Amino acid sequence: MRIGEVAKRAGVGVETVRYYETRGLIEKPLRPANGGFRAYPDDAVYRIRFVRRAQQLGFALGEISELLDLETNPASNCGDIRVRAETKLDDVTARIADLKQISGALKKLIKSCPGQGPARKCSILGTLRNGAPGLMQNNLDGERK
Amino acid sequence: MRIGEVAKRAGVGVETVRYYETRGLIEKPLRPANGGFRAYPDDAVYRIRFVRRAQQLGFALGEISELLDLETNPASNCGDIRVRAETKLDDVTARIADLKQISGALKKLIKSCPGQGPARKCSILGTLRNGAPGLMQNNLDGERK
DNA sequence: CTACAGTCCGTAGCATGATACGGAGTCAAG
DNA sequence: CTTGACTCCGTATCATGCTACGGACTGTAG
Repeated sequence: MRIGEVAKRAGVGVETVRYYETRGLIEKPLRPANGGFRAYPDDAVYRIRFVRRAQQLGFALGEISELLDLETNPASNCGDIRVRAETKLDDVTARIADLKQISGALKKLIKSCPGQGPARKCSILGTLRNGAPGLMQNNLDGERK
Repeated sequence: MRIGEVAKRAGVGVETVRYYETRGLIEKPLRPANGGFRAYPDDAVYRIRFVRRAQQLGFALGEISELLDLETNPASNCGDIRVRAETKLDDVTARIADLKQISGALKKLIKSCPGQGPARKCSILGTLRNGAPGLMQNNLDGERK
């Protein structure tokens, strides 16, 4: 199978296949000695699909690389995989919490805004200028590093 | 006020101030003709704080730039601001939905995984290899572009 | 035999939001 | 008058996941 065929079957672009090769996600077949085109095994297609599914679960390519290593290595065990999934879940959960906090703040701001009149008097801008509850005040008030 | 002072008061690094200048978020004061240091008005500090607060609400620097323009322009009105906040809220809401769907899929996978035994038989890897409900099948099965 | 599509490979670019570096200039204290 | 901290400015780097480009080569259909 040549690269274009692999790409089509896996549902990605040719450049993506090449990129995954450099990232070590799929094996890079050597060019034949006589200098023709490289031949890919079916495995390449499977691995690319694996990558795409893992991406949909929020895994980054580096993490997916580890997952693939675990899959390949006969000594690895199921627990290793589960731990990674759990860690990712914690990750996603934290991101959801962050976004919910943002969402809450935005809603409050939108509710407080009359929606008309000059922008200078807009309560949203006012909050952005002066700060307000709902916005974390982290270290906005000086002393950095 | 010199750049270091601005940075300290705004709670960011000097390089960040310089970066915001190039992004047009704050005005870049000209260097005096005699070649000394640039002098910043208090306004620079306020604007940087504005930027940081807006970032906390999920706005990107490009969007914040528009917000600042609206704030400056006396012709702009409150509705413009609110629309932007609403758009951002929709945005955030959509991202939360995405993440929840991911979270749900991860939870299901974790539950299905025995947590022991060889990785090759892990149900999580199995799903990643073969696909499963909970994962969108977008265009994983061919025909791209 | 000649198009023409597809491949090869290195390198560069996009978007995002910074952060770092290096060499020269400047300012204030001691 | 020297030292040390700060500033100036352009450019480069980081991380992430691709996408694009250019010039040369290869394979296949007609």
